[in-house]
Amino acid sequence: MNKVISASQKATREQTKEHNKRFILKMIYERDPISRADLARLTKLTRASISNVVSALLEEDMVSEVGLAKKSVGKPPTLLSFNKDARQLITLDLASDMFRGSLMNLRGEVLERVKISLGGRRGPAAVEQVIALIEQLQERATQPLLGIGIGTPGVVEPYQGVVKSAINLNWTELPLRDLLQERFSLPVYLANDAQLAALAQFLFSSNKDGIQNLILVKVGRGIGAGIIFGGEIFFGDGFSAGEIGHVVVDPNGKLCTCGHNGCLETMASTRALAEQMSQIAASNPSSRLHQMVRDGETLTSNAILQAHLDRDFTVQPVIERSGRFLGGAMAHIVGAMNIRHIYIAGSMARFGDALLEPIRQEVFRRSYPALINQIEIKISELGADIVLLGAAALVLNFELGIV
Amino acid sequence: MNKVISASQKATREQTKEHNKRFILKMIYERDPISRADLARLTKLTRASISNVVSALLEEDMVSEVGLAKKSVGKPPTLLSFNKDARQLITLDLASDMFRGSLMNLRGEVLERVKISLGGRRGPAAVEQVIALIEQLQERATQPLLGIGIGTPGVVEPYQGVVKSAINLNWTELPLRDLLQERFSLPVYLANDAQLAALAQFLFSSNKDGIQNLILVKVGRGIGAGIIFGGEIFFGDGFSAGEIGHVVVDPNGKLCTCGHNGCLETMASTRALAEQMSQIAASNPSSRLHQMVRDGETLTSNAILQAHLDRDFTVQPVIERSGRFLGGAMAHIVGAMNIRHIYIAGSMARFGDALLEPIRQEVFRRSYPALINQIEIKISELGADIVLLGAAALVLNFELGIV
DNA sequence: TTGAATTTGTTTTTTTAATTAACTAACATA
DNA sequence: TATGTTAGTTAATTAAAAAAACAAATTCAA
Repeated sequence: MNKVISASQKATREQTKEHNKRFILKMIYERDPISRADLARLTKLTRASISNVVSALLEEDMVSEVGLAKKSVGKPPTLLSFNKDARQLITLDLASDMFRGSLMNLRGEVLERVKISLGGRRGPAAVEQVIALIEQLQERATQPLLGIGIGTPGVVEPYQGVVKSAINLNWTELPLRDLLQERFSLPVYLANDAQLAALAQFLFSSNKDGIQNLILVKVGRGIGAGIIFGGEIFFGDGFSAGEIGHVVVDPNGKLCTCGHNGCLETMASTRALAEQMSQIAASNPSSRLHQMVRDGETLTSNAILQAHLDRDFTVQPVIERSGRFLGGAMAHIVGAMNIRHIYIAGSMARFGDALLEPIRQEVFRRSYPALINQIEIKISELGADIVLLGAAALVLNFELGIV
Repeated sequence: MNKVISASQKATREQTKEHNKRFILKMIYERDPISRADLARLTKLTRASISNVVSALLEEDMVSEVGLAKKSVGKPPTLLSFNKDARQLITLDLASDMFRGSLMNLRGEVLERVKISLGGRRGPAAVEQVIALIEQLQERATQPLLGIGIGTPGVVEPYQGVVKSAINLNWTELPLRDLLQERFSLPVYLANDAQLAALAQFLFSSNKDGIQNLILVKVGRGIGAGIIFGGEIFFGDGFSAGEIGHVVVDPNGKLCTCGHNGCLETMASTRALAEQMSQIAASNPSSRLHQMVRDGETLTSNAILQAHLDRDFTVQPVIERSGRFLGGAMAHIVGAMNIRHIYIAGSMARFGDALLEPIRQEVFRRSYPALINQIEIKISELGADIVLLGAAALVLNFELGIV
């Protein structure tokens, strides 16, 4: 994604310059604080070239000089620090019924948060909510805005910034980027929420170990995976790579709206969880959820999680069932693609080991034995902000070439 | 693969130059014959820059001036033609028991062929056969050799040119590239045979339509897939992406040497085919293969193919069975990765539609309905030379940046 | 038939970004 | 205090693309 030069284009001096500028800024971002001399050693550019680029970065206020370092002999180096508050960015997560937005600094640290409940609004009304969110955040910005990053559910064409289809929002072929770019005169980037979550995982966590490929499965109301290959989001031919919600995991399972029986989403999402728990709790007075169901309340995943944390033993088997279906769906991909790093995110991830263990077992059971001990399946540690972080990564990557 | 500049390195003028030189050569290769003026328009480089690079290419004999073109007005342009016979390359296919090699020109046209039957040789003895093949081809070369490209079975680390493991050849951690490079003083490139077949499919056929992703499943004695993502071979974390031979497709199936039951390879390879046909033919006097089996002969896939072409109706159901297992294994990957273009190659591909139809049915049956009509499953038209072509592509790509 | 217009390809000049080399600054140490 | 070392800047050099100017070969129109 950080490519300045594509293989099917001519190369120019300007691209060389741009590349090196991004490269240097990235190094400062990563090794903050660092001296010009160290940058020269690290990048293999000359000190003269580094000085030249750094002057420009100082001019743009992207970095600052923050004092001298002590070394044994010689002139002490001037330390440069990445100016994480030089710009701000707006990030949105439209994946759930509660639209969430945040104002962030250049390190993806949240400065402000806003939420708007969709309350069933769809189509253009939902777009209005997006605009309202951005306006609120824009007002609170205290620094020039670098851009807007958005994670939306459904199939997204990220190059044009078009939401091809988001069923819950009733969006089809919605040119959201152009729409917002015109409205706010800021660069706008969008991608599917699970794809962004995977990008966040890669850039804010896994990237450190030289990992270049990973799959992140986001399990919430819907189920979707984000795939990182070679350090970039893999979109697929129709931009719906990772849309595993409708993989059939049980041909005898419940009928899905998509026309198939036993889709992963009908068997393992939080909705499926709530349905199954309702039944079990209704017929099981020992369950802590029994009373709730009796009172005609719909079970939320929060309530189920709370019951689970309170050691309600009726929850575990249902989580396990979800985990096995998830693991079954993942095994094929992980095996065939030879991917070693798998992460689980989304609201379901809060169940932790209870969900993770059956996933692990099922993946291992179906994998080529020689490869099993290389597979690492983990709960993502990035929590509820993972999509916002991914959206930030998108903006930071395109605008500055960092992260 | 054609990247001169990586995101984690500084950019230099030399890289710009190298990039543009490859870019121009590639254009000449693709649009042969073409004038300097047209190249300038196509690449957006100035005529002066084009002239400069073209002089170097003429100097190296990579292109020739081949006369003038007629246009309406103005000075007639001088046509440049790619010199496909300026260099030659050696390509090897070690995937079957019959090692095959060829001498090719720069367009992947076969000039000479050699074969050596392994006759059960393994380990170092098999390496000797590789060397013998190359020596034969080297002797017949009439032009400077550009390099050696090799497709081997098993898991291959292509950056170091190490065969991590090839069970049939009893090779483990074999540094084949260094070994051959020292022996022949030529650049050597290797990769897994199915991965190379996929590369060949991409570069010599599908690339024309702007396709950037494809999966090619090679079904022969073994079963392996090659995966092209974004125009490049996707290797996976352990270089074994596409090793789908040991995906479990029937938990109640035959025990495999890998320890699992009902691996794809035990259920759908030509070996599985031969075993199943033997049984059926033995108990079925109407089969054309009945006599052969009666005589104690082992059925070859050639014999089965011949029987099939002779309208032996006992063959079709067995092929169909293989096809369904193959389709089942492919559906998950194709769906989850949103890949539209799937090719079947290998000796089993000779059964054509008899194999293709059940694969199609099974993939469609298991895929998300909205995506089905976008999926294209075809038998590769590249035939038996597909691995040799892939090996050539590897060399051409790394050495010249073309194809 | 001649000259204007057009297109190609080369040559010359200019620009730009990196490198090289030389230099100044600031420190430790002997 | 002199010397060596490292940091950072400045000036000169180099390389590659772009811009501009030009020469060559053709068509077309008067």
